[in-house]
Amino acid sequence: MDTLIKLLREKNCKITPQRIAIYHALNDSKEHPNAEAIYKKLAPAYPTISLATVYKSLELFSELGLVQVINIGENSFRYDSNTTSHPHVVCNICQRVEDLDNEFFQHLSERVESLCDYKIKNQQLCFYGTCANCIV
Amino acid sequence: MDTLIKLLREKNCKITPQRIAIYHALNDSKEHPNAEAIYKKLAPAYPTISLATVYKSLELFSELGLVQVINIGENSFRYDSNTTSHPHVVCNICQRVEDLDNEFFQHLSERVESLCDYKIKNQQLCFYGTCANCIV
DNA sequence: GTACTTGCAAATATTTTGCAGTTAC
DNA sequence: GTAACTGCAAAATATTTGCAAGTAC
Repeated sequence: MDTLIKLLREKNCKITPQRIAIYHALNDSKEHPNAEAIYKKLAPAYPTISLATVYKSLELFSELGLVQVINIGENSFRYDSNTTSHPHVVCNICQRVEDLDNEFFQHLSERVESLCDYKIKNQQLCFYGTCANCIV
Repeated sequence: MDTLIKLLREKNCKITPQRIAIYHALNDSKEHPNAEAIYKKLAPAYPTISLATVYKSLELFSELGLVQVINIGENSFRYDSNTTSHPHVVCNICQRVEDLDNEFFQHLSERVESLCDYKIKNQQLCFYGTCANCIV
């Protein structure tokens, strides 16, 4: 919450109602929304907000390490205010995206490094299937 | 190679020079090219080929299970004629994408299923870091 | 011969950019 | 007061679609 305010202040970025609204919209959501979805969610309360501002704010948040960008193979990017490295599970039917928290997956990069000559910095793990609601 | 011909014939799809060229361009490459890159690679030898044809062919190949679509967090899709489930390693500096083949990663989906209520069908594992050439 | 395919051009979708006006501080 | 930010419109980028002409079989 106030991580945002603190970090914006530290980095000499202006604290604007738009940035606060965009960050809160993302942080309050478990849906891993894309820019368009955040924009539509805010439109009723912020009728003059623009999609460009949403994009610009999300890019800033991403640079500040406040959000992570995820791509589940759609043609748009989704955002997650949980910036820890964690796998995502995607339902092929309802497109729901859920977080998976497990320390087990944190150590995969070590195994990757033992298999190739890369120095691994981060990872994106995405599992696709059918969620409990969509299994008939 | 002739998997393509055989499969197109089986599915009553026409065997055209464009489809053959596009599949071979992908299959001969280790670069995990996107549609644009394949198009540019073919342009000298096939001056009248169109980008739309490249997209349509790649979509067909993907439906036929001849190629897999991968997304490494760019704003375009890349293609891989290796259709087995395998992790990719991406160099953050030179954007090189390499395959990693190791049975260990095949069994992650079982662990995911034990952690959530999804029936997992496939997975996309992407590790980001610095390749041997780019480590100075 | 005919159904499928190609290639063009136009449409659509997503994201970025330029810039004039506005706002945080 | 000023540098940063917003919101609009236009541009850039990636992908899809409609359709007339061409091609595989």
